[in-house]
Amino acid sequence: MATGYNPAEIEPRWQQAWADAALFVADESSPKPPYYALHMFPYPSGDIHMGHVEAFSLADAVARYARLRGFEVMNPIGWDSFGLPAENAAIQRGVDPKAWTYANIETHAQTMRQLGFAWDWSRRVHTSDPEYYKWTQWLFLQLLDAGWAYRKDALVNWCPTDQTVLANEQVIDGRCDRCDSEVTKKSLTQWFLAITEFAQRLLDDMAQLEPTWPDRVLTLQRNWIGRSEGAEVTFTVDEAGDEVVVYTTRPDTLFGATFFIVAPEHPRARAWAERSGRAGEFDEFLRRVQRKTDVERQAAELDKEGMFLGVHAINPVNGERLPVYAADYVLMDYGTGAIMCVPAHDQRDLDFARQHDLPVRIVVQPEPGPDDSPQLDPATMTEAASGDGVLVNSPGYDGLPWQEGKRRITADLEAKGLGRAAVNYRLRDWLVSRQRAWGPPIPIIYCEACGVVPVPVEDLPVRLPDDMDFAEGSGSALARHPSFAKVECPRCGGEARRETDTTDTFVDSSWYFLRYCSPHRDDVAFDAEAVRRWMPVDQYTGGVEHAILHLLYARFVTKALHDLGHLDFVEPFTRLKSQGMVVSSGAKMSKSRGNIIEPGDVLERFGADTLRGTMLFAGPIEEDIDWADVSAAGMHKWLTRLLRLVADHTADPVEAGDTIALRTETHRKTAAVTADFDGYKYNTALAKLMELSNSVRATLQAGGRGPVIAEALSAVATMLSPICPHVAEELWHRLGHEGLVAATSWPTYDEALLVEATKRIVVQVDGRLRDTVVVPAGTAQDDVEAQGRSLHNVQRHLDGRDVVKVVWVPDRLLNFVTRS
RNA sequence: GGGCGAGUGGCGGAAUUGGCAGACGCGCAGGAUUCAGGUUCCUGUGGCCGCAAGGCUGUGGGGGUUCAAGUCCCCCCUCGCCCA
Repeated sequence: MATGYNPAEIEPRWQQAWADAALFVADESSPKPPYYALHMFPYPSGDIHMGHVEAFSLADAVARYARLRGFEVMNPIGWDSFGLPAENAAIQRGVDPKAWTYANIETHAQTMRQLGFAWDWSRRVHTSDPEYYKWTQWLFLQLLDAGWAYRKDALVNWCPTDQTVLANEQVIDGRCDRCDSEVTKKSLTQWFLAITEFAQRLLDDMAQLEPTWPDRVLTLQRNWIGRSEGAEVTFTVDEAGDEVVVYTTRPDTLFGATFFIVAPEHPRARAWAERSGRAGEFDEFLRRVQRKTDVERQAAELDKEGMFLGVHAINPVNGERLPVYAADYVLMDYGTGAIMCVPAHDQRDLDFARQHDLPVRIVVQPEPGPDDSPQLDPATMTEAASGDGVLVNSPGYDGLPWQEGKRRITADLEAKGLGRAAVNYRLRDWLVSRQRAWGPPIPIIYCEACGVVPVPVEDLPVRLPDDMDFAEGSGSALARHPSFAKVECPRCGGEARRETDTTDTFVDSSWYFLRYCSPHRDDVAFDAEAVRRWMPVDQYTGGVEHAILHLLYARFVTKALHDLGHLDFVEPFTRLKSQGMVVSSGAKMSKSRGNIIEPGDVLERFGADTLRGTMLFAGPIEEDIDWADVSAAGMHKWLTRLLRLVADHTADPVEAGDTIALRTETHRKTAAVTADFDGYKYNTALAKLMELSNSVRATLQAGGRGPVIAEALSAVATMLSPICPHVAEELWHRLGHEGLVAATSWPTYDEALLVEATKRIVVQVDGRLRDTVVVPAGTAQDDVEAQGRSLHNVQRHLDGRDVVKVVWVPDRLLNFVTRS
């Protein structure tokens, strides 16, 4: 029998054995309880990198552990294979995006197989397969039917490099989250999904995720949805008579309003300017503003550009005439595109007031601080007072705490028909149109006679043509295709035109977890019974970078499908675990930095198990790993040592020597490692397995032989198997077990052995450790105290002092306190 | 500016939630084995003092509570993320 460790030899052998046993194919008719282990499926750009390896190693550990615990596990794999990189490759290098994508997928699959992940390959999906995107299109039509997909003109985020629009979520600091170019604004007619209709439920249902999702992710989502409670207040423009509604979170400060601002794009802005003879100035102003990005416009530290429109808005609470400005820092797509300005209590309003020499009036007086804090001076203050306080200068409301003032003023406005309490969300509807060719075509037909006509479900999928020309021209190759758009209207049979935009790839990934349940059904998107069996996902793993985008969209789509009667649950992912990133010498790995570390080298030198073990041993799974800080050699050394231990044991298996302590330790470590696996603490689980293996070595060294050694090593093999499955199989096999460790059960432990017979008691004098005593568990204080006092080093420190108090923690600690 | 999180040896990181700080590993040092070592195996390894026994000190900084603080409370500094 072999005794060495040759990953290149053992890994393919065990991978074959797993495949032969069809061990990882989820069985629909299994009597075991089902467990859906899901990881965020990868985008096939190039080969797998270290970030993938970490993510998949975690996912696989979760799934293999669940299997050992007696579950029927579904652990599927697929690819999120639509998207820009394929199309960019096509444009830049003339390769076919389909060929490029599927070649990358094969490379991925190849590396994954080498890494030995326990995936159910039979459920493999690719979002770019017509068999898949047919159902993505079906989903769109379902949402359309329900009124949750709609078309509107919108000022949209436009990425000049990718030549496409972006959702708000895809704009990071004013830049495209894919290519980093500065995002500009463009007015286009686009398709939207009504995620805002679900805003409140997306917030409320987080209550059920509270115990099982990371707080961080929930907080990010809450911030993103951005619920605020305030009021809508109706102002009237004096000179023109128009009513303008503003949304404010602080109706209590209405008496402090000294001016009024609308977005430059506000539909009435130009008319007002024209009325006061400022049309020319306005047009020039508008052009200047629209060259700026949203971020520039809202940046707190920059000058606020604004222009007086020559009209006044009447404040409904006191009839004051407020000058109306257009200003860059007010955006049309937030709230109503118009705001009342209270410079004393809003920083940006204050900055604007100072620049345009507008009055400041304090209406919320802060509570006096403990040290006589100076009074606010409206003439000189440079920081707005946005904190707590009581209302002043607000006839009828003076003296009220601001929260109470907010309620009363809102109620009074409502009674007069001039306002109402309102909730506002920062969340915008999800813009899903993309002017790209490598995505699912939006299944819509435009007919002169019939208008917007959905493609009948029986005509799905709307296939992408195979002969798109990516090389020439600008914009989408799909839009340029000579025949794709030409179609007969399904209603009237007349000449009509297809939509040539595709949907955002986040639509693809917002429902793939449902497809995995019945990936081969060609008559439905997902089989109701299979979904009932597997969903919701028991454990979802993936990068924290998807905390907002993907997870919010998936939650939304699940709720929508629930409301349409397709699902009987409202949250798709019961538990979520986010892993950190793998970075390289402190820097995020990226193509542009040229610091991407691929697993090839480590895989070749040390094998899959070393790589997987290294990833999970490096630290808590949610923390980032700096590849420069970890050593694959260390993990490899330990795995080699384990095989040597088995060899030493099998060479001399006859019972001998003292092995009682090892037996106890095996059971204790089994209990501890089980707890670690339940808490996703793989780094400490591995540390404990290393400790146990060190004890095996020590026992052998001391002459211990026999079944206890085998028991310890078998436990190590089983508990290691979710992390380093090939070595675990090899250990299992060399220990003489029949069958596969992957198909065995998680080790049990004898509760009786967890109880320690003797305890080491810490003996302190004045809180400082002076010695320890070992006594039987449960020894009384008096006995321990007597022993403790007699210790040489304790006596030294007690000499000449009075013991005023003795602190006794049973089975743990004894502390002689001598000072008073 | 607000919110959240973090700060522990040369490094990654452990610490029944108030009870022996530094588990486990990397690295480093010394030794053994080896023709050789980028092998394997021992031993040591927070700092300072000491031949040793042992002592002092030590978890970003400062204060506090407690017999006892990495852990709890107050103030401050630095870094990360998110929202303004």
